[in-house]
Amino acid sequence: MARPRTFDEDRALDAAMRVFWTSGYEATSTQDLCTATGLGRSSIYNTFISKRDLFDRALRRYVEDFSTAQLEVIRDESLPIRERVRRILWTAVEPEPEDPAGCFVINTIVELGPREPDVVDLLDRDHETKVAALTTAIQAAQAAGDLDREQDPAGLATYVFTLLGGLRVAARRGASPESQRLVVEAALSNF
Amino acid sequence: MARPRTFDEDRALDAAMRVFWTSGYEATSTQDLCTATGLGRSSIYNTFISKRDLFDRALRRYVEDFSTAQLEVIRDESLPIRERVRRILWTAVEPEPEDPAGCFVINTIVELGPREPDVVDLLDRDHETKVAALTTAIQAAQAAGDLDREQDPAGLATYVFTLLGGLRVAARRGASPESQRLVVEAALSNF
DNA sequence: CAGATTTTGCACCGATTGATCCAATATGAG
DNA sequence: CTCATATTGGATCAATCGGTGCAAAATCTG
Repeated sequence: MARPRTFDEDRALDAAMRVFWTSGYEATSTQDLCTATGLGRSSIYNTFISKRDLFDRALRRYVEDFSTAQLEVIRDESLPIRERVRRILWTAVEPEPEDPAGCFVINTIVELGPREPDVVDLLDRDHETKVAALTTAIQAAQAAGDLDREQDPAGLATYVFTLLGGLRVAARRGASPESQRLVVEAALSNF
Repeated sequence: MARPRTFDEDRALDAAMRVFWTSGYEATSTQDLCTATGLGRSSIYNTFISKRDLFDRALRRYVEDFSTAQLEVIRDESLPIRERVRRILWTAVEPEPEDPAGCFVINTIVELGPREPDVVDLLDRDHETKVAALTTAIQAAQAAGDLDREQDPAGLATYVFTLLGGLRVAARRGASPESQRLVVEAALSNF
């Protein structure tokens, strides 16, 4: 029927995601996106509507991938709650070597938070989902006697993700894995 | 001897700092800086060498102001260690209402971390100074029997500042003071 | 006042920005 | 093979970027 594409849309989206993840929205030029994806301008604008739209798709993809993995850990009832929390935090201690430093979500909150309410809404909903899931898991652990009942479950859950954000900022600054490990160690006193 | 300035350099620097703090380096245009400071382009480039130089001065000013205040709290031996840590963290729960959301240092680490080693060096040195001071305070508290001796002092100190970073990211996302308070509450279990 | 000196406002610079247009190309349907 | 259709590369767009040049304005010294 017509000329077929010579590239894989998913791979292009992945490459674009990594550029945004590394450099942020503003500092990434359309030329950078062309170079990273190996596509020409026409192909990019033909496939994705605009730089902004490509960014949104890349961010959504990142959020879905990471949140799915995190929710799996949070809801894994075969693990004690302390171990689940440890695994959540550990991703910041030993990140995938081929991944850019830090966290795309944290970077985006910091860069676009004050002036892009739509983006913040998306990230907020995702954040709420994970906090709710961890809150539920904590409550179950408390009911089972695996965890101190004095602590507020929602507060404790938010605390975990807040610290995770801090760990990811630290990773962006180049904090050593050993330093990160000590922080996780200290944080786990609550569990 | 010559025509005098019609503006206050310090006030201009402060106004520029708040724009960078709010929008970041890349998203701030020289026009934004003119508008915020009330100066013309010539005055800005005559007083500060470049956009980048103005940013560096603004960042250094911010770091000095905030670190001075934090070190004062950390070294205040009239307060129990738990109270000192609480005050450090509390700045993220109840920030000055007229200040932009979040923390200029965190924003800068996230935005420029991977590609501006000089900036990271500056922020790293400042970070190390504060961690060292808090480590010393924690060791003293342990020696005095005010704090559990099992915890690693440096790890605990880094933990506090890591969590503070997370709180400031959350503030940029618009986290409620109540939610932030619960996080601080949970974090203080270690003290 | 006169002259030296600095600041100020404004026009302007080349480079780069995100985005568009169009002709050449490549394919599947008939 | 031919036509319809979609993709591709490259030229090009107006707008904006950070930064500069210059002449008018304003002040202090003498």
